[in-house]
Amino acid sequence: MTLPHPTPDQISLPIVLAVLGDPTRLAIVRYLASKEGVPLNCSKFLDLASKTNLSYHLAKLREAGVTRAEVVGTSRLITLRRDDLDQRFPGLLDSVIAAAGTDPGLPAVGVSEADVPA
Amino acid sequence: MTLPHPTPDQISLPIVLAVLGDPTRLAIVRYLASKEGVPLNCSKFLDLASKTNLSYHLAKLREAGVTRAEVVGTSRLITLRRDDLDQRFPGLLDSVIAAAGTDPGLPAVGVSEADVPA
DNA sequence: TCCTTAGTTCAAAAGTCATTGAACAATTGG
DNA sequence: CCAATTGTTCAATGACTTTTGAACTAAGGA
Repeated sequence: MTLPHPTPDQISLPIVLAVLGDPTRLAIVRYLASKEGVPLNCSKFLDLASKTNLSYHLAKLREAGVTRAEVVGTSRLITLRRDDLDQRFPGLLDSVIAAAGTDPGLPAVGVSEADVPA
Repeated sequence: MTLPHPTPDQISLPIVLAVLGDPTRLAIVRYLASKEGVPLNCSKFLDLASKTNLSYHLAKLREAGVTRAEVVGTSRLITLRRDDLDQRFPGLLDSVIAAAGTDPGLPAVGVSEADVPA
């Protein structure tokens, strides 16, 4: 079973902006960006929202074309669609992520025990 | 009478993104950017929405810190807060405006009779 | 002063969005 | 097979957003 994703040319700027305008989703994207290249499953975001609510926000991000979700067993591995976003809207993702890093109103991007080597 | 504007450090990234995520407001910002430096009054945007609705959207833009509104007589002269936005979120406004220009789902930025020399 | 122009405010209607708990499906390990 | 894990779907709810028309204010010109 594969999940529906928009093709690159179906990605719409207002929708991407609106989707990134929600603090929970912006935090998800920041976390993905901080671990770029590493596919993360949903449980990595459980400190940001409840499981049900996460399902909702991750679907929004996927449907907007911001993230990609691959089904592997009972997990969904989530990645940023950086390649597609950069091609479609050059510089946008980078400036959003950089801006989030300097906005004192936003929490620091999550550092969990998984970041700390054993 | 002066209208309330957030100070630069009060400008919040999620709010700016959410505000730009509305197609009408994005169109207003694109139009302002296409005439940068020229203060525009509200009537310049009447092809985008009704007068009442425009008042609502322009207030949202102003309260988010995206635009500045100066009261001059019965007019409000609207400008982009490019300086403040660029300092707070470098590159963001430019990439949004550039992205809007390449999104085929968005209309071309308005060209009115004021653009055509007599 | 009277009228026009520019824009706001208000209340209502309609729509969309975020959040929740309960129930469900699918895969994996014992 | 049984149970645990991972995540979705559903319906409900509350909250916020967008849009509208009618009424309003404030300034400027005749």
